[in-house]
Amino acid sequence: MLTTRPRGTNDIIPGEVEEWRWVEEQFAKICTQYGYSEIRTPIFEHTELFQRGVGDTTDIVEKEMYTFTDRGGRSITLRPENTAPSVRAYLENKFHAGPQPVKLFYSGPMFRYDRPQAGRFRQFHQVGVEVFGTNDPAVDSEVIAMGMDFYKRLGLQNLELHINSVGCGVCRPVQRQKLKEYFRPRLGELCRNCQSRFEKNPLRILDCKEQRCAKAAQDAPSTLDCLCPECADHFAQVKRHLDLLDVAYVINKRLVRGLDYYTHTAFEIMARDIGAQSSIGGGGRYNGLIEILGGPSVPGVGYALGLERILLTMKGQGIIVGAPAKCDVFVVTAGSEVADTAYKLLFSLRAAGISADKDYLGRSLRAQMKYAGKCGAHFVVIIGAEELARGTAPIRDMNTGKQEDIRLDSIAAYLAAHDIS
RNA sequence: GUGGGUGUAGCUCAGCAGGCUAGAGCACCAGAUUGUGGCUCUGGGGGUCGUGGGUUCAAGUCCCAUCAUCCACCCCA
Repeated sequence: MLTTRPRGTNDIIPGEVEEWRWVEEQFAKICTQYGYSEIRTPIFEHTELFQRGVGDTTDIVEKEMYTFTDRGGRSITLRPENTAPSVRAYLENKFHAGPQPVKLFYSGPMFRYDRPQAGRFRQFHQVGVEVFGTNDPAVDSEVIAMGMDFYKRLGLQNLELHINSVGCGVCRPVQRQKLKEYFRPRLGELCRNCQSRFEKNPLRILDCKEQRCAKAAQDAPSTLDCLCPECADHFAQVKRHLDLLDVAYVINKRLVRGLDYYTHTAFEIMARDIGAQSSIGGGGRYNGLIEILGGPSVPGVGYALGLERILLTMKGQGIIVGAPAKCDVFVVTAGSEVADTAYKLLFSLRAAGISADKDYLGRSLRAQMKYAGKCGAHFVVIIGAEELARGTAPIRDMNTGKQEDIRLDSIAAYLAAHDIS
């Protein structure tokens, strides 16, 4: 137990972390270009935030939350997603009183208690954006297009964008009514789960993968059939803007999404060949959420993308991000009498902005060279008694094997000039 | 929460129908003119065979339990 990590968690170790950083950097970069600012919210929040924000009937709240009571008797939950916390921060920091819209992005760990499998973990990582304060369908489209642009920049291919509209407060009750009318005579055909959904949230029956439910739902009125004129127009505008940007999409009437707060636009991006959990990102509009959480009536739209699944897809598509060398310059010593000189030289290299290292195991010169090679060092500086006496030292280019004798006091300048970063 | 697969060295695995001090490749460390890496050669360290019970003269090998892990369902990223 002492040497095994908790179930569903991962160590991101050297060799992997470089890829993570690269992806995260690409995300930060694209967000900045699209006019989004980073926000960092706590990893845990009051449990109530998720109960109210995500919705009591969702799987996340019903069975997947990491909830505990802290020493002050408060119920605390490790965030299972970051939209509700973003809304909370938006309100708490009075962003609604400032210039609108507010465009935020985030990146960080999320937690859901679930059985791990390919592409699913208890601690996983999401990057995402949220836009508050505008109901412009062009923003729904911006958010979607930006996500697709991000995947494209990572080099991902063969992704499928599914979009749908789940309606608003006006058409939802109509939908609900129609769905109940449709399913009432078919109740017996549904799985037990869906039978309870019938009362609580008939919309979710459409999302069920159970074969008999899918069959029973075959001719169910889709959310698209029930949209009010306003929602229908909104959806049409979203599609039109995606068309303007040549973003390909599939209209998926079955796409409902498991979180309660979505209204209007819902979308999900699927990747093949990463196992059963094929969704690598998803999001939508949530115009009622801010009010639900006690704020003014402010519309919002956003998405979250799963880093583990993105990385898994990249791996599956053979996209490799080269890990940088551990150090550029390795200082090799021959004989203990030069240890102090070498030690000082090492630090002078670092002070000059060069990534440098040396042996700390008292290894032979040969072994030091071997190690330097394994570290991927571009240059090796060799110092021994002769060099000390001479005042110069050979600098070996590990790629070409060529060596040059350089004066000890100008080694840093020589290496810096070689632009080895 | 449900179902199935797997657990032998750091990694990938072998170990046939239970029988001698548990193996290979790779990795790691050291050496091959005691001042020069990558290739090659030689040698070396390292395993409570996931854990706990049971069957047996004898268990890595069979049985049970447990834990971990992987995959799938549910749901989602």
